[in-house]
Amino acid sequence: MHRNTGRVGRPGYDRDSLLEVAVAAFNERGYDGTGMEELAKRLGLSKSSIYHHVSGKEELLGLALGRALDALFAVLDEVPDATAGATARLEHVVHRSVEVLAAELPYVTLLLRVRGNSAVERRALDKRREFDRRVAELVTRAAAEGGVRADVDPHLTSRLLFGTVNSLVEWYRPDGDLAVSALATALTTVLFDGLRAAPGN
Amino acid sequence: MHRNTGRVGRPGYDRDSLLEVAVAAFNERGYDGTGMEELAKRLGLSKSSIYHHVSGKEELLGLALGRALDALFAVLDEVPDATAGATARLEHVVHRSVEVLAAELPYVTLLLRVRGNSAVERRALDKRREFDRRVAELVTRAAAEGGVRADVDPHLTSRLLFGTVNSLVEWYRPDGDLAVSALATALTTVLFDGLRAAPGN
DNA sequence: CAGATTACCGAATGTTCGGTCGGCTAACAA
DNA sequence: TTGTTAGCCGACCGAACATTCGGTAATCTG
Repeated sequence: MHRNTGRVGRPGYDRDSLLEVAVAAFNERGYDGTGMEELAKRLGLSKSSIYHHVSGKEELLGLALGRALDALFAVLDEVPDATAGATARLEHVVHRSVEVLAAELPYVTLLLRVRGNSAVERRALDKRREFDRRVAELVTRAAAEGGVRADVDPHLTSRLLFGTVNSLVEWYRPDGDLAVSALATALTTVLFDGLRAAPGN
Repeated sequence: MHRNTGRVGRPGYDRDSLLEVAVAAFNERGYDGTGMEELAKRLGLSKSSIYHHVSGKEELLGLALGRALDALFAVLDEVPDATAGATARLEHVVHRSVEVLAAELPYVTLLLRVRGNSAVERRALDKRREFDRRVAELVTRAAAEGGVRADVDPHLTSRLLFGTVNSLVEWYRPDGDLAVSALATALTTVLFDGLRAAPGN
């Protein structure tokens, strides 16, 4: 239980550690399926104390979604090499997205399950669509460049690509035997070079 | 509004058409986020009338999940060719799973979002795990046969495979320009032969 | 037509929900 | 020790929740 030691007044939860517990609960039972009572129990607090730290349930959701979106968009803005082609850039984005997804797993998981039931959720969905659009552009340029097969529609390619990456939240746990770097490499390899045993291997 | 014409008594909804409307609502707002009032409004019925057709909200969920699971397990039991190798069988399962997913899209979508909050949900999760296990076996045999690359763990391969297939529910709509058969072919091609422009193409 | 059958409804049930409020308590600085 | 700040709690609230129940309405069979 992280505490805000080193500050004035009575020590207790800070927003980040409170958020961590809340997001874990949201992911296990679903946002709508998690009551404030359940959060309070996990925190070892009373329901009313939660409102001392955040304005309400929806703010918890907003904080979590914002954190996930910030991490993902940061990947798009990384420019590894100005001279690199679109294909190399695409591979980089996929590889790094896997790493970010693993590093911010609970927050990204929550983001990917948002359905648009409130203003906060709809804003997050809009941001996600913007992310998808920018990746689709990159795929289109990679296809034009000849680095990605042209017999499959770039938009479809982009959806399959990030469908695979996003599906990681359904099973990947960073504390297992599979390291993040190994996962990212395996995923990039399978997606770009195919499942079939390569002739060169 | 489908009706049970041709039966005795006052005509009205049958269970299937009621289920169809309910599942659509569950997918749009989430199961927990959908109230019986919302269902009643979409059905053009009063809340209480719903209980004439089903025992409650949870039975609706159970019916939907059962339908999705039945359709998916039927694919595993299809034996296209007794002499076919594991690799061909695997490709068949992937291809047909895409078709089933498209045909039963709302029901499979709901299944893939279940979190285990009730006995009904937990039973569905158990069934899903059994499905995953059987696919993983198939991948393992395909790898032993040399039809699938051996430098990636078969269990990981299996997860990436069905992660990609399952991610279709997030965006695919059968009424668009993309036909189911084209989707299944494109997905199988990308996964097995890779995104990169093949030398032979 | 009568009687059976099925579908539906309004009103009310107890429960759980997210959220509020006033007051109490622990730790710091002075 | 005293004042200040921050953290916490029990009791409570109105609204929404899934569900029940007694009764009504529409349709078919004979």
